[in-house]
Amino acid sequence: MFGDRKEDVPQKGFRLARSPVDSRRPLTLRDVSEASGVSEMTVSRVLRNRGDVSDSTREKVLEAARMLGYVPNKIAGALASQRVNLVGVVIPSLSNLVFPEVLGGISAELDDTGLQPVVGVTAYLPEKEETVLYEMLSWRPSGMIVAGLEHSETARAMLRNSGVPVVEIMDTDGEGVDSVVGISHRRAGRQMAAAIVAAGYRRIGFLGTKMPLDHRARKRLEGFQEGLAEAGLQLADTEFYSGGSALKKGREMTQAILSRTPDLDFLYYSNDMIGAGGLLWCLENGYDVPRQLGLAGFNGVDLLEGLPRRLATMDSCRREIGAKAAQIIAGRPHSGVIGGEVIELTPVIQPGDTIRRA
Amino acid sequence: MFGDRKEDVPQKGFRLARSPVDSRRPLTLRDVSEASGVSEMTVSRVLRNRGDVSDSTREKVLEAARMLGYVPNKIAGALASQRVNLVGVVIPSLSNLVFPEVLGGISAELDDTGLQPVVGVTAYLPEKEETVLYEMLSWRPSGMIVAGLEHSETARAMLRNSGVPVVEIMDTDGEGVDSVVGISHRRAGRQMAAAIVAAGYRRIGFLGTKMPLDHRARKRLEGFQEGLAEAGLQLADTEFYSGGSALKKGREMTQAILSRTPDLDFLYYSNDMIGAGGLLWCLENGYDVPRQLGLAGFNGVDLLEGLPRRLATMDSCRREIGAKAAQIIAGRPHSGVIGGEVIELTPVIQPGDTIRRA
DNA sequence: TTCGCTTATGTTAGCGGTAACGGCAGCGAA
DNA sequence: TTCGCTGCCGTTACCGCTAACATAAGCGAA
Repeated sequence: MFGDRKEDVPQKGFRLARSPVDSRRPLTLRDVSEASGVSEMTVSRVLRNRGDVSDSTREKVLEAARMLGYVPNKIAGALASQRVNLVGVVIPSLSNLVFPEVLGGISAELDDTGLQPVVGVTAYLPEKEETVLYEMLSWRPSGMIVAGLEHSETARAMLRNSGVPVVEIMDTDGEGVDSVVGISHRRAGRQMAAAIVAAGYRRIGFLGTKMPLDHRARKRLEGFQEGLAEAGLQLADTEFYSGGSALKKGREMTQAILSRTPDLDFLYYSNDMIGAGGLLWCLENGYDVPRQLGLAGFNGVDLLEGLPRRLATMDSCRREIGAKAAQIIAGRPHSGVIGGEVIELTPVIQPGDTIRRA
Repeated sequence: MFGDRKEDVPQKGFRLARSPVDSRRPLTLRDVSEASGVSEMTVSRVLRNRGDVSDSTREKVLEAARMLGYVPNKIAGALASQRVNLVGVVIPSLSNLVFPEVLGGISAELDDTGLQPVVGVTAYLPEKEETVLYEMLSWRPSGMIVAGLEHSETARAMLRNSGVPVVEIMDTDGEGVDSVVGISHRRAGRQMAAAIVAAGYRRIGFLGTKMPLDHRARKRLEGFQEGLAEAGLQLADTEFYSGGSALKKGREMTQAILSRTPDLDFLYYSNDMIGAGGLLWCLENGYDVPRQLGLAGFNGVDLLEGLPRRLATMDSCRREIGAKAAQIIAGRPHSGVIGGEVIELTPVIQPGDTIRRA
C-alpha cells in the first residue's frame, strides 16, 4: 500500500524510461495482477484456464486483462513450462501447390489440439534445409514434420538429437529418422507404367523438370523405368527442363520431344502442371488424344478439372499425408520417445480421358 | 573444483532424472561451457559472434558445441535479450498462389537480415485473423506484415498496442494502422474499365468469386463500375461463385453468363484463374476472341503464359509488395516508433491477346 | 614505475512467466 | 471439538540465456 516494491524504484538502464505514464512500456503479468488486485500466479492461472480460481476473481482478472489489452508473453511462458505449442513444418517450396495442400491437411488436423504449424521453406537446397532445421529446433518445437527422406547427415543428426518427435512425409522409399508418412513414389511409377503398357502403348516418352534434388520425382522415374522393363520396354525418349511457368514448359517440352521423336505414343509427365501444358499443346496441334497419343501426369491437382480433357494422373494423398503426420505429432505424449511409425498410403490411378480404356 | 554447484545436487522432481549418463537430457550452454572449460558467457559470445573472444577459445568452444550437437535455445535467448528475429506474416490463404508469391518477396528480402518470416493463415475469417494475430504477438515478433486493411477493431487494437512495426500489404484504399504497401484496387478496376471502353467494348459482364470478405476483389469491382459509369456504361451482367477448382468455375460461370446474356462483348474476371477457365471455354466453343468477345483477368500470374492465348490482365506487383514490406520491417530500428509510411505501387495493364488493340 | 587503455574473460542480476508446494479458510464427519 | 479435505490463492525457485558491469592481464607511453 505504501509503495509497490520494485516497480517505482528506478533501477537501471531502460528501466528508467518506464515511468508510469509511459503507456508504451510492454505489459506483463504484473500489470494485470496489480490492476486486478491478485497475485501474478492467479492471473496466470486464469489466463491459462488451469487450476482453481473463483468465478469472481476470474472475472476481475479477465476484465483487467481486456482493459489493458494484455497479450501473454509466450517466450517467458515457454521457458518456464518447457512447453512450446509449435510444430515445425519443413517443405521445399510453396509455389508447388502440392505443399500448401499438405499444409492444409496439417493445419486442419492440428486446429483443435492447441498446436500451431510453423512453416520453413528449403527451396530444395540441402544447406538451406540445415539452416531452417537449426533455426526451428532452436525454438524447441513440440514436433517436426519434414518433407522427404533425403537429408544431409548433419540434418539427420540434428533431428535425431533434438528429442522431439519427427515425421518425414511424402515418401516411404527409404529410411526415416523417426516416423514416416507417405507414398512409395517408386511403386507409383511402376504402377503407372503397368497401366500404360496394359492400355497398349509402346513408344513411351518421359518429361520432367530437371531437379536432381527432387528425389520423389527421381524415384517415380526409376520406378516407371522398372515397370517398363518388366514389360520388356524402355523409355523411347526423355525431355527435361527447369524454371519458369510449368504450363508453358509443358508445352515447349512436348513440342520438343514430339518433333525429335514423332512416333511416341505416350507421354508421362513428372507432374500435372507440365502435363496440362502438354495436353493443351497436343489438342491445339491436332493430336488425337488418347487414341494416337496418351498422356499422364502425377499428383491429382484439382486444377486439372478445368482442362478441356481430364488428364490421367495419380492422386498423391497430400491432405491425408498432412493429416496423418499431424496426428502422430499431436498424439505423441511430450517427448515420450516411442518408436517411429511408418504409414504408407496407396495412391490410386485416375485414368481421366487421356489414356485408352482397356 | 570440489564439486559443481547446482548440477550434481539432486533437486526436485524431474531434475532427479537428469543423471550424467542420461544422454537425452536437453543440452544447455552449461554443457558446452563445461566441455570447453570456459564460462557460459564466453560460450554465448562465441555462438553469437559478439564481443571479443580469442581465436583459441573460439575454436575450443565451437569444437565442443559441434561435438555435443548443441543447438542454442532461442526461447531463453529471446527472453533475456528482449529480441526476437521473427516477423509475423498474416495472409488469408496459401492456395491462392498470389500469397506464396508475396511471401517469396518477403523471404528474399529478409534473407540476409537475420530475420525470419513466420506465416499465419486466416482463411478470410476475421475471427481466425484475431486468433492468429494474438498467437503471433504473444511471441513478440520484430514486426508484423498483414494482408489487407480491413481488420476487426480488436485486431487493430492488438496491432496498435503491440509496439511492433506493422505493415499492411496489398491494398492502399483505406486507413492503415502503421505502414502500408500495396496497390489501389479501386484504381486498378477503373483503369481496366477505361482500357476496355477505349477498345470499343460496350456490353460488359463481370465474373467473380463470391467472397464478401475478399475486400480487394470488392474494391476492384467497385472501381470497375465507377470507371464504366464515367463512360456512361454499367455492367450488363454479373456472375458469382464460390469454392472448387477455380479453372472449372471459370468455365461454368462463363457458360452461365453467356447463355443468360448472349450479347455480352466483354468479360472481366476478378482473377486470372477463373479468367483462364473462361478463356479455355470460349475458345473451345468457337467464340472469336478478342474480336467478338474480349476477356481480362487480374493478377498477372505466370501460369497464363502457358495458355493458348495470353489473357489480358494486370500485374499486382506481388513480389515487389513483399519486398518493400520486408524492407520497412528490416529497416525499422528496434521499436523506434517512426511514422507509418504509405507506399502505393502502380500496376500495369498487360493487354495480352484477349482485348482488341486500339 | 605508474597510469591508462585495450583485450579477454568472469560474475551478477534479471527477462516474464510457470511448477511445485504451502497456507488458510470453510465445512462435513467422526 | 478435532480431523481431514477441498477450494482458493500466494510464495519461492527456477527455466536457459544475455546485458551490464566487474576483473585481470598485457602493453606502450609518460
